[in-house]
Amino acid sequence: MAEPDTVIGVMDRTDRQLLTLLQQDATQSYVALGQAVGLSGGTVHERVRKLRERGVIRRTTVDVDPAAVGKAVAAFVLIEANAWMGDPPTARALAELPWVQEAHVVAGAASVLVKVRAGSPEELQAVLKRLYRIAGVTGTQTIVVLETFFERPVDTGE
Amino acid sequence: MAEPDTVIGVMDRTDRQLLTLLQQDATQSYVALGQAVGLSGGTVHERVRKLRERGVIRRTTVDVDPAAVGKAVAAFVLIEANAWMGDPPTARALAELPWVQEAHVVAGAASVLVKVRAGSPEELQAVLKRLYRIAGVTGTQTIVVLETFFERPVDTGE
DNA sequence: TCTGAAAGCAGAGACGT
DNA sequence: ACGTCTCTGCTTTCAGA
Repeated sequence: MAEPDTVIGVMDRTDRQLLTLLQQDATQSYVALGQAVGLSGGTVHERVRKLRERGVIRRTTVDVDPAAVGKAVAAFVLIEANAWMGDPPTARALAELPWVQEAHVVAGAASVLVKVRAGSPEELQAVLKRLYRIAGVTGTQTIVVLETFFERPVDTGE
Repeated sequence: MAEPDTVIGVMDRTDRQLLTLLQQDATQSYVALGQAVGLSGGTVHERVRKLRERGVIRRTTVDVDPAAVGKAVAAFVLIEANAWMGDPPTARALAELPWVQEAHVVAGAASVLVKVRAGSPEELQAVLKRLYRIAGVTGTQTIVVLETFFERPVDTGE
């Protein structure tokens, strides 16, 4: 049985190893990455370039401590609606709220689930108030985060 | 009234601008960042170094498409328990499951909320089965993601 | 597809303002 | 705290296996 490939393209063990290493520290040099996977720097450079090109690597970014930028409070909000909310207008309305970090259309009693980050409980309340102003929203259920155990990159299998 | 600073240290407007720019693209050179905020490359280099030192920037990483590494299915699982689950043993048990991308202790009916990524509904089911084997777990409520509108970095206010 | 080398540039830090 | 300068090292490309 062949290695299960994705729709996007060929992904061998080395590529997944590189993704894991880059997720841990994207400031590493290609030579250092090459030593870790047993390849030359030039080859690693080419592989990473292709991973970016294919969209497997979406972007290189920095992980910022939310508390340091005044977003110490996190919450998940289940949004109920009386109409279909899985369309672009809903996505846009949610994207306009900078406190909304993630938004997903979900199966179940709720229509949409959003992850919210605010500076205080009062600010969280203000965000909830604004969520109610979005077309179709009939109710919310808020789950406040008391402590975050961990938030980590997607597992690549390597 | 002075600018509200965080516990971690002084964070002025320029620092928040730099964080936003780095979240968008951490491969930019310090000179390019300097042009964007009106500073020299050397000064930006020093500011970013301090942001890393203080832990405001936790790490530089790459954003990987989950579907490309065989994790096309996402779900949020609310875990109910008959004992306090906010302790390190629970965190460790959850961290051992590579499908668990995030884990939070939450307020409300559930004790813990986890974000899970799997390759298929069957694999998701297998993960749920393993969650039940963690000490104290008495039930779960699973919210399957049908479509992700967006997942983006924390808003810095700039 | 990989290696190794050559050329251009960015990163890291010392120093002066 | 910011800018300039320098040196070191990495990135990027390409010829060749």
